[in-house]
Amino acid sequence: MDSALGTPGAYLAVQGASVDERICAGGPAAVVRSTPFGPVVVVGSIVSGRPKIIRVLLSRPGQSAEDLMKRAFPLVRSTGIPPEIEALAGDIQAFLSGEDIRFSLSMVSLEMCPGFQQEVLRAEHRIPRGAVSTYADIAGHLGRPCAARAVGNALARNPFPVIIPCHRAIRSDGSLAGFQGGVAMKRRLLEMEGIEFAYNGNVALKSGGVRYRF
DNA sequence: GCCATGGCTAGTA
DNA sequence: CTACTAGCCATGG
Repeated sequence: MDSALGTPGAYLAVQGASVDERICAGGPAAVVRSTPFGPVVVVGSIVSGRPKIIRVLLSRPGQSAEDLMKRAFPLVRSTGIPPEIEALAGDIQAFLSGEDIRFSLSMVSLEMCPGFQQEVLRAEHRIPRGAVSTYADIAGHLGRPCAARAVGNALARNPFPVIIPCHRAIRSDGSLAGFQGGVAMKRRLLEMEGIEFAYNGNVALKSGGVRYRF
């Protein structure tokens, strides 16, 4: 184990370094893109020798993605962005502009997540555009029928919003719950995908095949 | 291990 | 329809 200063491993010793930052000890790099929903930040790093996405940050009414980035990755750089990261940032930008883009998990560093959360995120990833699922349905699909709340928790901590479409998870009664970019953004995203809303503001789960069956 | 914290829910009033 | 409750459960400190 190399412990000399200046090596990637040295990051591990940085006092006060966040968990995210230690995980990206290879040296995180971030790219900012403007979108109809405000600036979005994609943070990448070299993981096991390959460029990977370690975080996607969304802006929300009270707080910009850049602020979040500076708080979570104080040592992040904005130079030497791997082309793969740039490309994915472009895809996210396009998706938020309304394009029908399907994201691959190949660039995502899922290993950094705890086991259960990985399962939740993989399940979530399967939900196609224009469909939604329920926290309870996802829990059931994973063989934990009573873990709906834990599913919500796992999605609340989703490090890769948009790439893993956690906006497609809603409550059993059709209401929207939360979203890293704010509930208003969640609703707009679902509307872009053609989801219909009832007058009470809930997704009309009864109608059509909007409810995804695993 | 204990405790608090949530993007939850089905049940009850 | 709304309001509140008592269970539920993976994470992180």
